[in-house]
Amino acid sequence: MGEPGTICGRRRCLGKEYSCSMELSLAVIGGKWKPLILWHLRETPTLRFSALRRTMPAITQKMLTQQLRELESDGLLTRTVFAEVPPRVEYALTDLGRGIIPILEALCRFGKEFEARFGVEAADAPAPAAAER
Amino acid sequence: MGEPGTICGRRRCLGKEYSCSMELSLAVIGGKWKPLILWHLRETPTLRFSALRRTMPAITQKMLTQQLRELESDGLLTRTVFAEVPPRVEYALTDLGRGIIPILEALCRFGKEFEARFGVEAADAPAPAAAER
DNA sequence: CCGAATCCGACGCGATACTG
DNA sequence: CAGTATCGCGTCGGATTCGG
Repeated sequence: MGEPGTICGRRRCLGKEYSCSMELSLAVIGGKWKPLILWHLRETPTLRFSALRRTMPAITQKMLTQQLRELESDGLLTRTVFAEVPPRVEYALTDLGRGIIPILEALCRFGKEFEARFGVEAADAPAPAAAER
Repeated sequence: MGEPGTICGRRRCLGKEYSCSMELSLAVIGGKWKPLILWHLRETPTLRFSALRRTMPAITQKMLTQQLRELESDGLLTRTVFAEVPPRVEYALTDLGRGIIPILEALCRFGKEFEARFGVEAADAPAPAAAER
């Protein structure tokens, strides 16, 4: 379909198996938290662990640590440890990581288009049948 | 961070809960199969179930049916049933669904960039420690 | 302050069998 | 041909506790 090589056999890169470059990207930026992390690092040179965590109140330390490590080993961000007390760890996007930002922005725009078409409501809405019309 | 409203409280749209428009998009095109399905419908006006299945040998009927139904109820594609025998069902992208294509293409490009940077190998490679170096 | 380790529930996804 | 129904595993993600 389309360009040769766009879709082909089963491959592996950085330990991830896939059949299409697109799948690889989703393996890298997919999941519940990675897009948010990259997004929050979008316009900030560096962010330390606790600051990053404050921007995502719902995430647990375990998940934040885990996702950060994966993003690091995928080369999307750098992790700098300062051997001092109290400990300090700073995270920053790499050039490769910055390449994801336009995609996230596109996803964001599409999401808004989606909301515009189907409507949005607060997640704690009392009853989905008590407004408008 | 950035534009007001870009990241805010917990919302709901089409039954999906999220805190960011980006998450909504990932809920819609994420997962193992949806990107592939949309991709295969990219340049084809319509595809019937069996044809679609032939393009993705690894998918099971159950998953294909399930993912197609979700994409339909999210308004990304249409499902047309022909009441004849043998039965025939055709799927086609909607305008909304076509809006996803540029994002998938961007994901595809990024995936290739990724491969170029880290290298690719066949998934059935005999041993990951018997080449180069 | 920044993690690692463990336990555990939820569900995405697959294999198989059956139906109009 | 194009589905449903049932079963079960493996992984994702959350709660909690411990360590440097």
